[in-house]
Amino acid sequence: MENKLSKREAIINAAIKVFSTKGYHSTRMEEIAILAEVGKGTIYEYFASKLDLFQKMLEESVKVYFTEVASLDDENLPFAEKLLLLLAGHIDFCKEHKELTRIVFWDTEIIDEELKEWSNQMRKEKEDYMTEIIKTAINKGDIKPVNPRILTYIISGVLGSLWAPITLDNWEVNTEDLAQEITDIVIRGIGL
Amino acid sequence: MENKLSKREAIINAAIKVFSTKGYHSTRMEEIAILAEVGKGTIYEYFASKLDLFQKMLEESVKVYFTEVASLDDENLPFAEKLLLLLAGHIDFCKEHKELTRIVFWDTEIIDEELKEWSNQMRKEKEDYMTEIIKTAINKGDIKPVNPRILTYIISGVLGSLWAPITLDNWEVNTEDLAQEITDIVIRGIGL
Amino acid sequence: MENKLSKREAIINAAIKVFSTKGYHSTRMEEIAILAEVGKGTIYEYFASKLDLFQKMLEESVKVYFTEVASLDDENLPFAEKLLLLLAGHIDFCKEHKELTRIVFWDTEIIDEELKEWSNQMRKEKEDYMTEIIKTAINKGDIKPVNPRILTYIISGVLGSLWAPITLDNWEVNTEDLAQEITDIVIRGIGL
Amino acid sequence: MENKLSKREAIINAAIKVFSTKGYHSTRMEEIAILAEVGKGTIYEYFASKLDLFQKMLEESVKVYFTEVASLDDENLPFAEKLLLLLAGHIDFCKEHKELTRIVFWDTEIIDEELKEWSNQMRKEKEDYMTEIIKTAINKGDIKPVNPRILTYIISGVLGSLWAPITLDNWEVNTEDLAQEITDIVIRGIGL
DNA sequence: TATGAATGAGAATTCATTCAT
DNA sequence: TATGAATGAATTCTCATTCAT
Repeated sequence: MENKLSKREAIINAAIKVFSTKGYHSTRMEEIAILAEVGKGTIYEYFASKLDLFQKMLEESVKVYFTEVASLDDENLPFAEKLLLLLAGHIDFCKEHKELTRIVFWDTEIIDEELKEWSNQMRKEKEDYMTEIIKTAINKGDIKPVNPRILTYIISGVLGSLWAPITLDNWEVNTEDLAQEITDIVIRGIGL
Repeated sequence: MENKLSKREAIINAAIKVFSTKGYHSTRMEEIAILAEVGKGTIYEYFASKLDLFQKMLEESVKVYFTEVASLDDENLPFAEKLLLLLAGHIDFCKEHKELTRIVFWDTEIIDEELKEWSNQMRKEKEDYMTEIIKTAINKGDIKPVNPRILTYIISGVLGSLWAPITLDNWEVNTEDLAQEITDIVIRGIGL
Repeated sequence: MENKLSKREAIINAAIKVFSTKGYHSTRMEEIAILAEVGKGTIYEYFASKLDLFQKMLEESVKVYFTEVASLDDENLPFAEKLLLLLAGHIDFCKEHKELTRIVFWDTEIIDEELKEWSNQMRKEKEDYMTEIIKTAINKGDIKPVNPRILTYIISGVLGSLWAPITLDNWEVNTEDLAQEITDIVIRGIGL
Repeated sequence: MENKLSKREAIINAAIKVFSTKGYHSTRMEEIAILAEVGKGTIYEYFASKLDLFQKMLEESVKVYFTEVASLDDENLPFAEKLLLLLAGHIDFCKEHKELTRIVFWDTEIIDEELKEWSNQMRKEKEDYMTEIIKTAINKGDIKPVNPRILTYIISGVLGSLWAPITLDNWEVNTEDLAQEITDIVIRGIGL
């Protein structure tokens, strides 16, 4: 039992590494098998197909993201604090799990209609979740009564655009400072 | 002459449609040929390989984007106006060229090392271009002395995140209003 | 008419060059067209297909060989003289038409069943022709009563084996000397 | 182990048959697969490409030839005896391995620059080996002081020219007699 | 349960040939 | 008659998946 679990984990971890580095189509099952130190056939004991492995890996990655990046709705904090926490969590996650972030936030390779749907659905859920928080903040008189949807796009946009410089350019940045600066701009604006 | 041009164009246009819908790897050359109403072999009269076709299509798409979305540096406008123009141009482009936008803004599929490099380079150029405009605005006392790089990520983030709702969800939105609302938030902030 | 003939010749000459250098399968019709300075379609005005062009070229090459290498049966010479003439003619031909020799003497690439038959037939004719000459020489008491067929293989063998060093290694040899030395060995033997 | 070897061997044997019958270019990988009773993909488990399979087959065929046709330099025999042995070995080989002989002795189809080089190199080695034996024989006073290179061409010429009648015409000949007759002619000459 | 040799469907690409001009 | 742009049949090779061990 324990063995089985650890094999499954080894495969998922290998999958994250290879898929996020090479993309879905350029990844060979054999490469994952080698990296996971299992036989090629063993992968099929745990996953039905390459697509299934990719999906399972995606799901688990998203789970890890949501576990690590602080959940915001259960905290009774002012919006600025929540935003700061979200940004800091996201930036740390980017720095620690460079490969994973690509998959969770950026991968748009079109593989399968169903997966596309799932991916799109996940995006909408994230947006809805964020929009709800914003609405609450507006209702509580925490922030101006801006269009919640538009603010959602601004925030998720920043989260997305940070991945490239941190991962690809190896931008070494202090998490707290960056989160604070972004929050400041969003809260106070750039106008004089 | 006209014939030759229109054949090449037909292929490029078909390529934009199919590549942006299915992604690089799931696209079959035959499908492009059928959509372009040419023989499979004809594609190879104009493009050396599948990768070459993809690259050429990418380059032309980027060119179209930069031509259509108003160039900002030659205008002697206040930053808020420039931002408004950029957003309006981008939103209109998204609405008119849904497939193209996906390619210009979102495709990060890993296909080829050289292409990855080119894609990354393009991103950096866009960022540098935006950063320069911001620096000028700060120097002119147009906006607060924020970190130009961070503001760049906020702006390019919004541009990127608008693609999905407009294209995938068919968000029917008034360009002027959306551009204005985003600009307002960025200039004035969301804080009370 | 004259034009047509010279175009046909240009194509045949180009075909000899390209086919003998690259072999049948690695030769592209376009290459022949370019070398012959005609359009690709023009070749098909004179030859039915690639195979037809190859066959016609082969036939003409063989004709040239037999025209240039002295015909032996009409000469009333002793066998040693005939052999000397044959060898000298063959060596000169090898030196002057390196590409052609390859085709006439060495090319065995299997292209087509019919062509294989034709090629084999041609070989047998050459052998029979040689065997007849040998028989006559034996009857006239010119040479020992050896097995004519075996002597044929020895002589055609030498002719064949000279092509490689002359063409591939650029063996610069004096025709008369080489022909004489070979004749001496064949006539007198190598034994003491 | 045994299985693996026999699978590789089955492919090589099928390759010999098909390549020698149809030539390199007219041979389809699938045909080899069918004859070897393996799947198309299996060939690629053992050989990197069609060219690689051809090369490996060539190398092994040459090895078989040199193993079966008696090695001459370790024998302290008079030259006539050596020649007799060589001829007898060669004739037997031709009779037993008709397809193989074609490949070892006659195939000059132009496939690949590197292969051409290899093939030419092999020819030169064979010539050098023969030339050395001849030089030794001359030094030992075994035979007349003829030009060793020219004698080499005569001998390798006969070897080559025997292939066609034996293989293509199914010439049924007694090995000993043929070898003896050729040797006699070479040693004693045909002159009276 | 674990394996990896064997498989064959599927895709990119080539190039002889055609045919409208 | 001469042309070369257009074509698609044909071929090699890849790699996810299977299954006997």
